[in-house]
Amino acid sequence: MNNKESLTEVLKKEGLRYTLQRQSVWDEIKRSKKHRDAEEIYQALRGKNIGVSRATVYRTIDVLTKNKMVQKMDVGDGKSLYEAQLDNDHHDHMICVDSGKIIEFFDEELELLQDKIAKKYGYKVVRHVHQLFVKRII
Amino acid sequence: MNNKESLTEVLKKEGLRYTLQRQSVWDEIKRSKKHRDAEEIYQALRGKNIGVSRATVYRTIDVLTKNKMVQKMDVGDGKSLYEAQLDNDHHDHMICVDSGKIIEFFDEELELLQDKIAKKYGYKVVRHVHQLFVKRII
DNA sequence: GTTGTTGCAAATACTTTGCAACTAT
DNA sequence: ATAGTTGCAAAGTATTTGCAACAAC
Repeated sequence: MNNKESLTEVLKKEGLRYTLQRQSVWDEIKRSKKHRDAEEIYQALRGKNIGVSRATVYRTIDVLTKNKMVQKMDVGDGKSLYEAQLDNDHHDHMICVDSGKIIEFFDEELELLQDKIAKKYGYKVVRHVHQLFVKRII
Repeated sequence: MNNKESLTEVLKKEGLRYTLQRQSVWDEIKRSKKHRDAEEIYQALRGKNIGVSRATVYRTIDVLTKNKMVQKMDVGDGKSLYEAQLDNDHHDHMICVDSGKIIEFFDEELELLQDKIAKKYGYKVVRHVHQLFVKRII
């Protein structure tokens, strides 16, 4: 899937116009593989040729998350972190409590087990949040 | 473990004084088995004989969470939810996206699997956040 | 030209904090 | 008496929103 296309498609679907600001927010989120908060994304865009406001950053992230192009995550401090949700790239996060390092992981068995647990209660999983706060083994 | 004792012990350990406000916040959190936010806890205490301020509610919750008497959880809207952390009562949460109902669950296999995954990366799990957002199976 | 979008600053929502009055020891 | 605690209201932090100027169609 071409990302430029997916953005325009999503905007069309939502009845929204294609703008340079929206493209640049999406580009910026894709550009960095790190999990960043809205302010970092905003600051990264400042000083580049295309200016955006915080309001537009938040508003664009909103559309992108609604359409599963961006994943929002919460590490427990006030703010949310965002990362581009590329195709076939579901993963959970391990956060080192000492270094703050975020490690992505995926485990098929874990995914299946969650479905099994939900089913036992009469539910199906639509999404999940799974974060392991970890320490290095010496 | 007696809860009155554990509160006084914790306060002593922290070099803090025992007060009616602190006791009443802890009592109120224990009283309800539901997951509530700071405002709900504050409002529940208002209108009772012992008055407390929001500031004291937040400050007390802070001590209680630091000492694992209360567990803080985040469902993704702005606010945090709190629940008493009673002995041997670890569990994760399933949140129904339709009704908002919160179901607690515990699965030994899941716990072990998490440890195994972390170990594979050279880490050990110190705590985890695991929430399944679910829908009823019709 | 019309209607959606942007940026700004003000508003909001939750939580934290400074400080003077108060209370436990 | 002393040092910690409370309540209040102000400040802080992240995010949302109203609105006039502006840009896409």
